[in-house]
Amino acid sequence: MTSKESPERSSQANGERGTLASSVYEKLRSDIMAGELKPGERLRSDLLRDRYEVGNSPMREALNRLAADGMVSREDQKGFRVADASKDALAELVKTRCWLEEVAIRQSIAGGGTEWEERLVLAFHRLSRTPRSSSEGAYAHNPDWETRHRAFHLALISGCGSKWLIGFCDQLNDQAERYRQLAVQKAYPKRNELDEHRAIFEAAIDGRADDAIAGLNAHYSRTVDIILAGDTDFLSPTR
Amino acid sequence: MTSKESPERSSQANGERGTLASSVYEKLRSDIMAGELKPGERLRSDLLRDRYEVGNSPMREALNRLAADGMVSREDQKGFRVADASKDALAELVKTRCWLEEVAIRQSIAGGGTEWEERLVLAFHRLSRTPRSSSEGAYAHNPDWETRHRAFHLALISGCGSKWLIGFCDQLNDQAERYRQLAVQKAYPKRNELDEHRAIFEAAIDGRADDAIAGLNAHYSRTVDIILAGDTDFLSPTR
DNA sequence: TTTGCAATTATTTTCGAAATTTTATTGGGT
DNA sequence: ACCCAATAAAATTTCGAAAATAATTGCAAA
Repeated sequence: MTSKESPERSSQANGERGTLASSVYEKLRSDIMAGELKPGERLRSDLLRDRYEVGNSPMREALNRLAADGMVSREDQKGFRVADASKDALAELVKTRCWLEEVAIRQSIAGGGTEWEERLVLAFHRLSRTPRSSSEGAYAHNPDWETRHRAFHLALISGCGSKWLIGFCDQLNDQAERYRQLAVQKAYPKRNELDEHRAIFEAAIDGRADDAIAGLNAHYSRTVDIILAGDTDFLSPTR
Repeated sequence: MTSKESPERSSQANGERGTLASSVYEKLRSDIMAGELKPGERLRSDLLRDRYEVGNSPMREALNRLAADGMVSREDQKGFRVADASKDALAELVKTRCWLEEVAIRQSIAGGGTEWEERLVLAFHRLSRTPRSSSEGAYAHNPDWETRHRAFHLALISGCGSKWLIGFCDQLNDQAERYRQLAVQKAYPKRNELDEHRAIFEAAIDGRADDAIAGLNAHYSRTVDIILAGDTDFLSPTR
């Protein structure tokens, strides 16, 4: 916890004014995902105020929201901590994600229609045009790829007809992404993600639900395997 | 919005000290579920401060948490409103609930073991010993029944092995319960809920997953039918 | 009558100090 | 060495006023 962040209010997607609370929510979320705030780390009010230059009220609002997302754990009178990360928790997260996205993809394929198809085609196209790493020699975080990757996975399930299910899958996606970001700082193994994404995309767009789900499950399992094959000292010991 | 609520800090389940924010979170949640705070109603800070006798900071913390639960909608710079309730939203909620609880029950039956069975047996037993209404002549809200009803439904899915899935189902359960409470103030039709619960319980405890799921889906559909068959002026017009 | 703008009022959000609670330290007893 | 109580220090939570923003009202121009 060394860097300083400037206090600016985020603007909403539709251009309306945001709040400091929303702005610091995004910054905290980003720092947790990137591992700048470590799993299990205490989030002391004085240190956060210094780092993010925001007072207690907006800070606590943001932390309460992050707690609801599962990014932070909250305990009355004891404050907030960055959510822990462990092998068991990763396994549980990914199996849940596979279960729920199976439901969501089946519903999307069955009832999503041309709007869903077009969202998916565009999302895949954009992802396929974006390099995984912003440098070719070594891994360098590419925020564009991360944004489009997330959008692709959301597009896959976006035709399911339930804002609840989409929201839950989105939350699980964020949690999985955190593990991926924590791990990728340790190693960036060779992987042809574009082919994996293409196979899922084509199965989905062709209406082959079983193939899409099998591809997606394999995709997620492979991610777990890669995370666990590397240096896992960012994960807490399994209880 | 006429009643006054006393500001006391809730205590945690393990006896540790709570906070005003957690206490007012529970009160707000309860009032929203019961329809004392109406769907779509603006939650003005000055009126809430008067009603709940809590200052802005704990109040906003509670509202942010309720927004994450879907009980309240939050808009930057415009504050908070009680979440809307509509026929379409009810249908979407219940279909999502059926999807997710199907997954959770299958997993519970497949891998829940004796601990799950014993939780379920106890939960069903307690529910079956609790009258739906605290008065026999007319419907009178029985908080004990509500608590045990919720516990029974949670016990059904508690062996699925995913805290995420349990949490999502819990959230959907709360949302459905809100609709039920909003509707039951209008009418309390004759219904043998105990038989419905027993059929689900016996199928689950016997390991008949398909029967348990069919029973549960029918149970939820019947609830929707009852809600929609009554006076639905508490629901906002469908857009 | 309608529209646009400025001023006023109402509401939301934030600030930073005070109050409350937790944690760490110290000293004494067994 | 371990345990307990008291105290001090650190951290969390809350308060209520000030700052910032949205909504409403009133007036003038087209």
